[in-house]
Amino acid sequence: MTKRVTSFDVAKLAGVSRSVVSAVLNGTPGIGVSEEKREAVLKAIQELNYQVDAQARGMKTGRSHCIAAYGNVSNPMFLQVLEGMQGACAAHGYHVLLYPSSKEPQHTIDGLLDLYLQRRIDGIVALDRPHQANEAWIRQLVKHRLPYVSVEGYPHHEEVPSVLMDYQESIRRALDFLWGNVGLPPVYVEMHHGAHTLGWGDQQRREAYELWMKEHGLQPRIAAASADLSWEEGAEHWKRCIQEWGLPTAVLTNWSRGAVYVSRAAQMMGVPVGEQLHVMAADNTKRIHEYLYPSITSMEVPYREMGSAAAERLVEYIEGRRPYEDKSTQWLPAILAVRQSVATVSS
Amino acid sequence: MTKRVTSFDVAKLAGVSRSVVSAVLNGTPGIGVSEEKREAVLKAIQELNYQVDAQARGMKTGRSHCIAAYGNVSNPMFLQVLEGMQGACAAHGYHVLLYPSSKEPQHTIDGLLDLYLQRRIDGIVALDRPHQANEAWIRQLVKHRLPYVSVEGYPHHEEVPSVLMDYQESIRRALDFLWGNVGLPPVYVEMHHGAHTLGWGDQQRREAYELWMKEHGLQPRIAAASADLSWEEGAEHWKRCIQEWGLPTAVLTNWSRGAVYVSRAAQMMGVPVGEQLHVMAADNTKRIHEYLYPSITSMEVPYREMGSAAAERLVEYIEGRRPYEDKSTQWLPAILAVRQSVATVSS
DNA sequence: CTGTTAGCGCGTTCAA
DNA sequence: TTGAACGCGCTAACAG
Repeated sequence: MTKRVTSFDVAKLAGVSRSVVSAVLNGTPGIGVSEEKREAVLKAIQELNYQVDAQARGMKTGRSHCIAAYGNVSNPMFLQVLEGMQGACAAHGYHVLLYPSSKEPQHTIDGLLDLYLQRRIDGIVALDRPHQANEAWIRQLVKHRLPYVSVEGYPHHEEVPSVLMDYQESIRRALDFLWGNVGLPPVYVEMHHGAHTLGWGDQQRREAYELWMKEHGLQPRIAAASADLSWEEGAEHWKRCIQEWGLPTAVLTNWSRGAVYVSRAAQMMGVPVGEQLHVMAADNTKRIHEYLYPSITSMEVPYREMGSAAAERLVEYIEGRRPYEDKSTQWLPAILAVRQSVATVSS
Repeated sequence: MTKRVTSFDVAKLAGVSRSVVSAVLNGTPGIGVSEEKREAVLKAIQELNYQVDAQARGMKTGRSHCIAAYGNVSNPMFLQVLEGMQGACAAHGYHVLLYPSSKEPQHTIDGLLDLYLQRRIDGIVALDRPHQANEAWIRQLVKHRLPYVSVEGYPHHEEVPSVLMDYQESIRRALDFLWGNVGLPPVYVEMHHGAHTLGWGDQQRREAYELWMKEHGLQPRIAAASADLSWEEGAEHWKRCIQEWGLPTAVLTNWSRGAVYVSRAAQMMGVPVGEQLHVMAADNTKRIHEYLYPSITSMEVPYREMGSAAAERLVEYIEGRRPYEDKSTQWLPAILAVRQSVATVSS
């Protein structure tokens, strides 16, 4: 066990005072350092393998160079966002601290604020909307001027900067792709839960579909379907739909499950998916499309890019390069993943 | 923007010295605090919403109360482990810092050691074996007495404590389940890559299969198969196998993919999976079994439990409750996930 | 222009 | 129960 190396040791070995060591490391303006001394310091640092004590530095500067990732740890998508955050943070010398959203008492949303008050983190990227607390929580944020960016959070909110997927654009891209490759007017399959209430994103999608069809002089065809059917009911339902649509047909579904169901029903009927029936999903929340057969072409939510953009932006707030008052929303396009369920024209 | 609240403020409001504030918070032995002073302090803390500055505390105590999770951020399994770590850490007042394993220069394995030298972390849970560096890396660990626990890492290694799945036990449990429910002698499907080299875990599995069959007076039947076949080749191969085995049959596969292939081939032949052909996987690395139809019964690698056990153990090292010299390996059983691809007897 | 000294930040801990 | 020192790095003020 080697004892800790401090700036004092480095200074002694290099024959300078500790302030010079600090100046060399941080390029402090106001403290000039001659070339030879600078090199002596660098050499001593190398030799002793000196590492600045992060706690001591943080205490002085008031920055921990850590940001919290607040989210649902059992959601696989979360990992994508983390990956993106990680990349952006590393590029700026920040670290990512995990803070799961859960109902357990040790992980309340106030605990997250405490982390900031304890100076353990410099800001937060949230990948989950704080449930209950909502407005009260947001007031806390603003009161403490806590740097905060939400992923997939609050579109158009006055007080919370967000990074979101551009749902409309993603539908347009999907339709362009389908139309360009198979040249058939796409049917829109709209899955929903229970009482037929659409989320904000699904409303956007539907609007975009209707507009796109209009622009192309095509008649919209929308097949709404509950996601709560049993396997048997579902299978029957989708077989009937396929017969109704006729063949060949192109289909775009709002949720990933829709594409799976349609594809499966087609297979049971002996209809070759990717030839007579072209299926595409507007998202891939279960991340299973590539493992299915045939694998399903889809628009992928750009989680990694969203995480990266959010972290990037958070660092701007922290380092004062972006004013705290800028709460604008940032929109990212979905990513087209070409797979087997749609025939492609060879260029 | 409220100014930071320090222990000084609390002391003043409570009419005591700062050391008393500290003693109340930490229960310092050797500093007695009368009941009324203690309450005055607590009240002042509440009132001012005082939070200890983590950096200042850490600087003094030499502990950051952070542990690093080193792993491959693009591996979905990683998230499970994180979830487990998170739970155990929270229970002991620790935080989880993410450190991805990657080839990028900002995330070398030495960077991980530096984190420790900088006192940013108190220890490491590794979910990925540091590639190249191996022996050199382990020497570094030992040299600095860095608390370190590996998940799925180095079975039986002298210098690195590990948490692993008990492969043999998982096979036994799977076979017990199959045998108990369908009463057919299970065929073992052994997938492998290229040159037919089995990993350590797969060797364990095979041994366990052979032994179990012997103990039950059954003739082992092993079908080895390359995972590198094309879809068409694979389909042909598995159809032939199913014909060869005859019906009804029970099948246990070492990898999750094997079960998917067999199941798919059966469906193409019109053989009802879960009735005439019972399929089970010994792992579920792609985590898609529950989304397939029929969903596939499998033994699930207990990633969450492994993460939890690893973190728990790391904290023991850090807090000196377990000697650094204890490098023993810890084995965890796989978890049986009953799904549709195997018929179950109703109790 | 180069470099030093002294004091600070904040909580912990030991001697009194 | 408390005052004072300490841990480690940063930086304003100051001197060569």
